[in-house]
Amino acid sequence: MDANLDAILAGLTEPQRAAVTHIEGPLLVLAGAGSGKTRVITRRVAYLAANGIAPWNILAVTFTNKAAGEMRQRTLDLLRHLPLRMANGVTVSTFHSLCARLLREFAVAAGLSPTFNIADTADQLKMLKQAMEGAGVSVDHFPPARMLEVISSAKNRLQSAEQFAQIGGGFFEKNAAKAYLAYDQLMRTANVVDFDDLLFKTAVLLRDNADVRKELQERFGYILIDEYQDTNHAQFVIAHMLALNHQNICATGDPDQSIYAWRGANLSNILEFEQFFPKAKVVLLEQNYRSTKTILKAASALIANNRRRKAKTLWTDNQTGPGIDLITASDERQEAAEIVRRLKALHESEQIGWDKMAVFYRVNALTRVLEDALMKSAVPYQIIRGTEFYSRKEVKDVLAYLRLIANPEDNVSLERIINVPTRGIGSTSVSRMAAFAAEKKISLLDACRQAANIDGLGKKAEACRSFAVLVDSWRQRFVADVSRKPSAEEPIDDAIEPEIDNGEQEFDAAVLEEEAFTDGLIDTSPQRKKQITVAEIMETVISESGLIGSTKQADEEELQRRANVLELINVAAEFDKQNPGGTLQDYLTQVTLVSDIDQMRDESGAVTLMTLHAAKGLEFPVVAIVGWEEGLLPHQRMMEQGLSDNDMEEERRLAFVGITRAMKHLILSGTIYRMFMGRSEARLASRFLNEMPADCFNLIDLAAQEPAAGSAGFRDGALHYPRRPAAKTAKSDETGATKLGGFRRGSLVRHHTFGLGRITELREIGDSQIAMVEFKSVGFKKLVLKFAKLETVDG
DNA sequence: GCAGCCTTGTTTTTT
DNA sequence: ACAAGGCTGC
Repeated sequence: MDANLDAILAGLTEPQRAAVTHIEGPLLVLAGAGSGKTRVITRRVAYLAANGIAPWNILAVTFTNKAAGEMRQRTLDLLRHLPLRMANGVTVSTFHSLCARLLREFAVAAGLSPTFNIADTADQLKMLKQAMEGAGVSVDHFPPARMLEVISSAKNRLQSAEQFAQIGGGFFEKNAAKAYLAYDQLMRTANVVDFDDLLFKTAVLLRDNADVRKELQERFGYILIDEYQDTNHAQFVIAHMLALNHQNICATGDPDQSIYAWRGANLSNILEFEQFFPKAKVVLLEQNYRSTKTILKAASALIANNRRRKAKTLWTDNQTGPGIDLITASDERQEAAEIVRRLKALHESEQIGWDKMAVFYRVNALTRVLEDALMKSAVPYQIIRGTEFYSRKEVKDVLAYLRLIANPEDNVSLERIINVPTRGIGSTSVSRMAAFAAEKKISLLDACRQAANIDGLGKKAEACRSFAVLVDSWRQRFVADVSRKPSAEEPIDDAIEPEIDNGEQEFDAAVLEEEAFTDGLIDTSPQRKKQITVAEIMETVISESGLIGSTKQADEEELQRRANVLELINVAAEFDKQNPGGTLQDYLTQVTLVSDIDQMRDESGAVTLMTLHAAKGLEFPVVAIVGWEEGLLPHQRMMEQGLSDNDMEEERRLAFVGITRAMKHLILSGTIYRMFMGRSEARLASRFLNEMPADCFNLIDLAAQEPAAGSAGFRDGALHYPRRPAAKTAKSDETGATKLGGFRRGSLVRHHTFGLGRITELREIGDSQIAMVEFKSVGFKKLVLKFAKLETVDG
């Protein structure tokens, strides 16, 4: 045992060691960027197990499935001395996966049927629209997406539809309450929960059901929660309910890296941890092992501008390293080309592999130009945009079939595919059946089964009935086993297994399987072995439903769709391999809860492109971040409705997270003009650039040769703020001007809807006189003087 | 019931 | 610029 303890504690610094060896009682680890946090967590889990704590009493919650998989693997490596089935007993999971598991296990207590499906964002929107129409809430007057935000934040606060309705409020709130109630009703009848419900219902279950709470408190006697700065209220309640008695909770995180306030994350959870757990030990990890001194200096200077934080001083023993490249490009094409050129140069001169490089951006819309540039230069790349595949029509269709099979109440899935491929059952027939179903309080599938009894269906009744026969025959063949629930003794294990991609890990997996089998952990009874796999189910459904191989001409798009369906089958086969005995339901849960980052491959041999949000927790020797402009980073939305300090600080943290991913080379860039929804717009340098010391940067101005009228964007090499926008034009047929139509550049004006603003640019395009105005309320607007009716304001 | 055209919004970020 | 959803005409 001692030898193992030595190995577990080897190479730890004093504070790291303190965090690892703290066993009983609350612990808060404030871990600066790159301070070895993951290392501390995995060592700590191993240390707990090595000190005689049963692995199945340990729960580690991470932010993504990818992080969970990596942590599980690293923990297994550290626990080699234990029989594998024991080491494997540690529950490592995301909040959402954990909640899905718990809600299935305690479905009855949570007021659910265990076969519930999980709605993704698209399903949510669809159901909400349907609910609003049913409840007489105008979809035009109340944008469903906005309503969804309101409902989501209510669930985060643990407010049920009824409670929300009771609170009352103005016109908007009353309609929101109606929408929430109707939406909730629709979800219940379809036996579907959304992402927020997973947390909401688990939190309420733990809060209100003492038996369940007690059982889970005993099961999870030691809890670790990573990325604690990004937990919302519901997650906070779940953590507290579990830790209430034993207080063995270890929260790790960094307030400076909190970037999810917009989806309900509450920074107070981590800032006030010691108030909730007065006996908490607090460990500060301030030494950075990741970045050069230069990168760290810039990052520290930037984040020092935030007021709402716990003061923390990052330092490093690493080298000073090269300066940060700051590129000013004239437009986004030039920006992308220059980034690619520099990545290529590093690849060639320093032999840095492509997969050691990443490009980050604030919004997904910026990927297209980057893709073009990478393709043109034949640089391999992967884009982390995982849900895109699953949001394709053909993929959603296949999944809708599977979801209906797993949960016959799922009316939304049924509606999606009842006429795909066409069976002559149009919206008229569906609404007839829906009315019938509502009246009899049965599911739509039931209505199909009884189609012969429904008035007005006419000869469509037979089509409906045979659809039900088709679904029932699948259910008969595939679902008998699905209804078999795992026994309570089986440890909960997150659905995603570590990737097997090298010999060593393969060996581990083999041992794991052998151990598991001999111990009866995985049921090897003949019935079980014969169980049909998810991939087989999928193939059967695709062929018997007629989804593929229809009469359609196989044009290029059709071929692509078929390829996507085949890819889906491959993914399912991979699932079957990784999860022996995994059910259809397990599969559906997993694909719904995948995050985009989960599908990132580390050894891809490709440059990785992702959003700043997705970059959290990662590191790369070379990082480029594009779009350092006002309106993009910080994002426009922060400035639109009365600039809130909190919002601005979150944008700054986002920039901080991006910068601190870089180990050695960091490239930042921005443009003077950028195409935005088809229009070329003048840009200003991000204020964040001015918050970092100028001596950290190498300034590269690619737009310098253009005739400048005034200091534009990133111009002057200096990092001044505030700056004037580009007051010159790139195109020869446009003429910039300082005076036009009685207005001057720089003068203060008033607009009847936008209010007060300052003219930043004047020009003539054809017959129109155009002014670019920066408004206090809405930011930059391009206005035609003839129509805008601007008034000059004196002073 | 369906295909094709035209309108509309879309650009935050994600489980 | 581009995609998706709605509407119109078969």
